[in-house]
Amino acid sequence: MDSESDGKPKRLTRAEAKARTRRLLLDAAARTFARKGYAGASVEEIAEAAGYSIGALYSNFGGKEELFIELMVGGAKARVERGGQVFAAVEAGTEDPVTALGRFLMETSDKDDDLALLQAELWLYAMRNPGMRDRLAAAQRESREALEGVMEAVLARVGASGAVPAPAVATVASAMFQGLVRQRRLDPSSVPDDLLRQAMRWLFIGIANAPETPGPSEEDPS
Amino acid sequence: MDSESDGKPKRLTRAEAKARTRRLLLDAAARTFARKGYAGASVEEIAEAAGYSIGALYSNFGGKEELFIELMVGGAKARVERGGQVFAAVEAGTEDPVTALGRFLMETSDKDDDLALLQAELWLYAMRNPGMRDRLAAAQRESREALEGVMEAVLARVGASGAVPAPAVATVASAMFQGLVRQRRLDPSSVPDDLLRQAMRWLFIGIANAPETPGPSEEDPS
DNA sequence: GTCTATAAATAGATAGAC
DNA sequence: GTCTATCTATTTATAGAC
Repeated sequence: MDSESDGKPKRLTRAEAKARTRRLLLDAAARTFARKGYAGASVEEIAEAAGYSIGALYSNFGGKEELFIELMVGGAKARVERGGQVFAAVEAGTEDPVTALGRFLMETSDKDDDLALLQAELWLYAMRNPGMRDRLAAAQRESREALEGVMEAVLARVGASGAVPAPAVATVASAMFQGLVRQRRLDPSSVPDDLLRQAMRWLFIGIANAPETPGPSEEDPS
Repeated sequence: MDSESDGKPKRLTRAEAKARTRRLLLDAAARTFARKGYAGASVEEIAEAAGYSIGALYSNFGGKEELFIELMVGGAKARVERGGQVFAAVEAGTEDPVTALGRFLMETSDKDDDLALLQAELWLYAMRNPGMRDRLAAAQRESREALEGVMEAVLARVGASGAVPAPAVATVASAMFQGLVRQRRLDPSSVPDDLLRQAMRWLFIGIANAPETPGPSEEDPS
């Protein structure tokens, strides 16, 4: 509205202040949704956790649902970046790539207590909202593609390059990882530090030694 | 209170009627919690889905939370039974035990649409209620022990008996299974029918061919 | 035993002050 | 841009009729 150039030496422009508020609210929302669940978290709790009022929340977001959806798409970007980190960690390391992969995954999963909870909430929300299901599936495809690069590198090192499609391996490795993380959160004694690395070893050794993938009956032998 | 023997030719005794009502309410609760989530489901919806009123629900259960907890302990029993079924299916079948295992798991998971949703809800609830976390962990230990029998049988067939602790294998196989089921529910095209069987093959072949399990640094060499 | 009616608390969302 | 006050709907749980 004010077209005059005010030379006010403000530290933050209005746009910057708003962006900061949005970020704080999103962080608080991630924590709160993880700890209380989507339906269990109230907008009041979220605003309070961010240090703002309900009004500020509604001034920056359409409401509770929009907040949650923004976390879903934002989390997708974070996952792709994490995929790149895994790739870098595995490529750069001089050690056994499977060991590097296993340790990196276990470390990152132990670092963020809320991540597994929030992902479970996102999955449930996506399963119950068809439109969101497709969006989350697309987001996960992206992050899995980032993982495929790692898989190919690892497969090459164990001497099974091209023996098996990388997407399938990435899917299985990712499922194994997420399943073990959830089990570890529920009962840490049942999933020792080293089990993820060992499981990854078994998987890749198995792929390297598996005979020609004989179909259940037969599929396309091309 | 009425000590007189009333010879009323009722088809259901009071106790039987109450037991039936409880069962119908529990079934409805399982469906409703799976579809709407624990916090998202109202007692009114549950009672309605069971064909009763709110009053009947409160007459049979302490409330929403007690209903959910009964589902958790009831589900534990069901899991142990299912473990026995897996064992029977794998032992009885003349075919490759890994194929039998993979197919059995995929079939049972595709059969019940709500099961994976309800299990995710139970996990989240357990993660947020320490007392329930221990109870769910104990229940899962039981069902995993049932799986260990299957694992030993399969390991024996691939010639890796005793090479590796069965509990660890059961944990990894279970994690892989659950992770793939969730991924399949989210994006069926990313997890073809045969992938679970193939993943199980990779796992067991890997175990059979893995060298002496070299520790990350070293642990107890006993 | 089950139902209807209702109490008491809390939810998401909005309006207007500043 | 953010806060306070409030509206309306829905929630869990209970009380009393039948």
